[in-house]
Amino acid sequence: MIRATRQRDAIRKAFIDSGHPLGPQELLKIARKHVPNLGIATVYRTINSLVEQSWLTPVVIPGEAPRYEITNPNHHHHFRCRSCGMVFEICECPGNGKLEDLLPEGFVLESHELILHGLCDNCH
Amino acid sequence: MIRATRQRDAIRKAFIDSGHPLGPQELLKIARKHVPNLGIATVYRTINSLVEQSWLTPVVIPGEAPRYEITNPNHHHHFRCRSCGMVFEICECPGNGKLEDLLPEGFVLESHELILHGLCDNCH
DNA sequence: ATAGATGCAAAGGGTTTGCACTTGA
DNA sequence: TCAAGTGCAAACCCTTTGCATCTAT
Repeated sequence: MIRATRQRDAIRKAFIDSGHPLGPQELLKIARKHVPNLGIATVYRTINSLVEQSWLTPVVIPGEAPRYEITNPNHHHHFRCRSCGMVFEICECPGNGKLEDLLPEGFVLESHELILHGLCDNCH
Repeated sequence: MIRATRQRDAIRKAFIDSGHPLGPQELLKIARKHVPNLGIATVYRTINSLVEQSWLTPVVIPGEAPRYEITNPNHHHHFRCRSCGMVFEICECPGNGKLEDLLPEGFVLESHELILHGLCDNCH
């Protein structure tokens, strides 16, 4: 990731414009509007670089292909709409304190992931 | 899943004996002790059938290969130890009620998944 | 000019499928 | 007996890699 290229600009722009997590194929489709013969290998290479430099963070919904979002350093979770499949960021969090009560004796809680499922505002 | 076969017995037995979620490869290794020339295709076909008939439930830890556990109809979550990699069942739950407060206006909460990370009793 | 970046196609890794053979009922 | 079930290998899908070409600096 030393040089600026049209491909990388298009990929970063897709994330900035979309406002929600994107997977490799969806990303390819969007970025090709700006760079028509963009290759999927470049998409994967760029995603991996951007994750490595913490510009992107993987968002994994169990049972689905991984998506990526622009890194938000604030602790947050995700909500997936079962109707449109879109994933949204949820800023609030129940907090590690309360979750610690769930653990058996002798277990140490370090972090947690919470994924909410339901219907979004649009699909409701 | 109409007939009883040695292969299926070995696969079910592996789950009953292990007491923690298993992935296809780990399962193949264990079940081959009873049925040496068991094929991986049979493992996948049997897992898929057992999931379909709700005898097994997938357990997905983001970033890891899917595992399966004997279906426990009680709502529960999972804890993954970062030291030994083992996944444990957590019976307690913060409850859908409190989680509803996290959602933006207009969103409807239907279910949730919670994955806790840290150190288990043994590794602490 | 030249090393980094790209696109294509081939190679990987995990899962599924087609097909002839085997086996449980 | 004979359809369900199995093992093997090929096919698939998604992701990574090798390599010749292109391009930002």
